[in-house]
Amino acid sequence: MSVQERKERERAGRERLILATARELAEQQGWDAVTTRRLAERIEYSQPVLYSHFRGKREIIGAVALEGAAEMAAALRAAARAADGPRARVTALARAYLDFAARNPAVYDAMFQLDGGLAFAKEDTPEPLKDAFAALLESLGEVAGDGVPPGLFTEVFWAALHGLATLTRAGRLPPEDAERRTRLLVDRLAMV
Amino acid sequence: MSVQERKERERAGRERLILATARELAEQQGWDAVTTRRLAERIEYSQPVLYSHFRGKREIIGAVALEGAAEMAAALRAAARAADGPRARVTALARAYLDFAARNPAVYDAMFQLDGGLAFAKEDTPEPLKDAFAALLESLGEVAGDGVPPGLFTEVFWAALHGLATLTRAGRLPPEDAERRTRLLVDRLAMV
DNA sequence: CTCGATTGTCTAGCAGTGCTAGGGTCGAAT
DNA sequence: ATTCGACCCTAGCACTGCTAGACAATCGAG
Repeated sequence: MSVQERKERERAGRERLILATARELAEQQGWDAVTTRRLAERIEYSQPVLYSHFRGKREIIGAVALEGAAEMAAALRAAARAADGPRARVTALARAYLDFAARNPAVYDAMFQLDGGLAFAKEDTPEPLKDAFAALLESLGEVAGDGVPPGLFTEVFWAALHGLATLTRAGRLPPEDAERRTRLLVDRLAMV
Repeated sequence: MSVQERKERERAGRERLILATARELAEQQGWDAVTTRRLAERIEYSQPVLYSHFRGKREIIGAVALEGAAEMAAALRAAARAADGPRARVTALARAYLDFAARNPAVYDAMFQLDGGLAFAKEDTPEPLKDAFAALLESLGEVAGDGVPPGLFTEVFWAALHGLATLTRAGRLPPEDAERRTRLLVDRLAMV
């Protein structure tokens, strides 16, 4: 028994190593630099080993995305918890979201920009993704305003944050005005 | 003289053919399907011919993006012109933007999602891109609200539209609520 | 009208990609 | 001690973007 358990532990450890390495490489040089050969070399195994853990590169991206979703959900809840009052909570939430995207561009790409083979807005959406949306909903629901479904409001607010995050990082928006844009967004969208 | 002019005309025509073919292929099967071989085969030339017109695939994407930007600017202006009053103009603008993104997903990707090697928010930003932003600014500037710079307001509104467009198309947002989300966005952001 | 030169195009090939088939090796169970 | 099976690696496939060099067609000069 114990030998089998040891093997499973080692396997799980190697899987974590793969994901951590892929993520590190992606953050350093972008996802284009994450090739199966390079990744295999860094973990000091041959390429086929990757395919005994994941169906392919897409699934590796998807796994990193799920990791990221869990982290983001935690970051959002922490920021919301540290703020007093609905309005301050929303501001903190928005800053935390944009901050996460800016600090973890590769992970953010894995979550929303690249094809990680993940389902969305469906029954079989992975739990971490639903939970990240839930983390937004918790703070945004209370400022949706009368007659506006919290879910709908959260979708719109989320879309705005996503747009700011991607356009800023792609160099489409000047970075220096980020804070003013955030304040404008919160001022207008959040009903006190 | 005339022979040289004829050659230039033919060259320009072939360049248009390349772009139209690339765009068509991308809309039909996605940009991943636009390989230099397939593209060359469709225009009935060999691959190196592509490189006598463009530096590489990236530049082809960039050229399609510029085409798209010009079309989008025209569509936005047409929609704004057909509406009466600032508020109706903004609503029409938002619908036109999202409609363009939904109807021309590959072109929209070329403009904002893929790397077309284009500069943004800088001095050397290509004219069509600046003009598309200007088309937004024309209608959005009048509803920015007191004390809010029109440019900043336009950036935020644009980011929100971009977020809605990309998340909807990626299956992250349920398509059936698109109109309600648009109305909510306009209601909150536009100062009458 | 002929003959170099220039222009244009194609064939063939390079290095790199994601992914997989097959053979060996090494450890575990009998 | 021996068999067996899990594990991993080498080698290779079909594809990618891109380019060098050979070849043919066209042009301008004599």
